[in-house]
Amino acid sequence: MAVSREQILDAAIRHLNASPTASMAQIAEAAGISRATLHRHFSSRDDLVVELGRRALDRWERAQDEAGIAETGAGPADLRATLMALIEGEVGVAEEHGFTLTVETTSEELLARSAELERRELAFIEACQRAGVLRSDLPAVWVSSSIYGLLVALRESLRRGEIAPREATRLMVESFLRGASDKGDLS
Amino acid sequence: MAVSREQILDAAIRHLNASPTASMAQIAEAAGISRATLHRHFSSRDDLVVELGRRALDRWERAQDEAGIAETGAGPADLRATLMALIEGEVGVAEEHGFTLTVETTSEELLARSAELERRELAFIEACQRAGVLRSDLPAVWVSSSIYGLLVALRESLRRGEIAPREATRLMVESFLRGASDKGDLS
DNA sequence: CTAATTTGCGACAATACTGTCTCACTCTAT
DNA sequence: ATAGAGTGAGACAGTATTGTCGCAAATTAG
Repeated sequence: MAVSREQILDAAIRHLNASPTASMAQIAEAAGISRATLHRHFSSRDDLVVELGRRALDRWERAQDEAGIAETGAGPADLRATLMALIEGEVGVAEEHGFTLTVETTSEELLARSAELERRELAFIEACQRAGVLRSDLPAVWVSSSIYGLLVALRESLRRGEIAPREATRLMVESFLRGASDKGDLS
Repeated sequence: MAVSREQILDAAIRHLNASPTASMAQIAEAAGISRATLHRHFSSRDDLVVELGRRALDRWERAQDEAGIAETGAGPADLRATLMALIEGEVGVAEEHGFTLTVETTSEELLARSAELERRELAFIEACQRAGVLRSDLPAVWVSSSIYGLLVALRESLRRGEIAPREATRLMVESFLRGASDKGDLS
C-alpha cells in the first residue's frame, strides 16, 4: 500500500485548503494516486469532503478534551493552564481547523457537531473571562472567532513557509494573548 | 436596471466567500438575477472571479493609500496614526480581504498585484517595529498575516451577525494590538 | 516462486456546468 | 401610447466532471 487512507486525507485537505474547487482528478494527483484509487477509498466527492470534515471535528474535539476544558477548575491558574493547552492543541491541528467552516456540505451531522464544539469553546472562554484570565470587554464570541482567524493565518503562513513550525505555538499564543503592540509604546 | 453591476459583485463575493465552489447558476440566484443576465455582465466564470479579485485588490490598495503608508513620517506618533487608519480602512473592506488569497485563478496580473500590496504592507509593519510601535519579537511577516487572519474572523463574525458592525473596528484594533489576555492577570 | 491484493490506466455512460442564443415580457423615458 | 433597453425563461450544443468498470501491471504476503 503505497499511500494510506490517512495520507490521502492529508494531501486532500492541504490541496482543498489552497484550492477549494479542485476536482477529484486534481485531488488524486495531489495525493500522488490515480483517480480510480481515490474513488476506491471515497465513493464520491461528497463522501471525501464529509470524511475530511469528520476528521477535522474529531481532532478539534480531541484538542478540547485533552486540554480538559470541561472538567477544569474555576481558578485563574487552572483556567490559564487549560487555555494554553487548548491553544497548543489547536495549533497542532491548524491544518484542519479552517476547513470545518469552509465545508461545502449539507451534512446535518457535521453542522451539529461543529455547533456543539463551538458552544463548548465559547463556554470555556466565558469562564476565562469571569476568572479574569481573558478580557471581559470583548464579546466572548469574538474572542473565540479571533482564535479561529489566527489559526487560519497560522496555517497559511506555515503553508507558505514564512514561519518555522517550531515557532507556531509561540506566535499564536503571543498574538492571541498579548497582541502586536509594543509595550513600551504609549498605548 | 434592477440590480447593478456592483450589486452583483457584492452578492457574488458574499456567496463565494461562504461557498467557493458555487456555480454560475447559484451565484446568479444569490444575486437575484437570471443566469443569462449574469453572463451578460461577465462573459465567463473566470471573468467574474478575476473581476472580483481586481476589485478586492483595488480596495485594499486604496485602504493603503488613504492611510498613507508610503509617505508617512518615521516617528512613532505618525506611524501609529497611519497604522490605525490602515486597519480601519481594511476593516471596511473585510468582505474582500479574504478573497484575494482564496482566489482560484492563474491570472498573473492578480498575483503580481497581490504580491506588491503584501510587500508594501510588510515594509510598513517593519517600519512600525523599528519605531517601537509594534513588537519586534514577532516576525513582521507573521504580524502581517495575523492582520489577515483577524480580518477573516471579522468577516465571518459579521456575516453570522455575531457582532455589531459599529463595533468591528474596535474589536479588530483591540485584538490585534492588545490581545485577549486580561491585563490584571499575572502574565 | 506463487497467489492474492492493490494499483494505474483507459474506456464508458451519466450527469452537471458552461456559454450562447432566441423570444416574450417588463420596465422606463419621451 | 410607444420605442428602446434590459430582463427572465428556456433551449441548445459543447465541455468538464463524476462515478463505474475491466484488465493488465505491480506490489505484497505466504
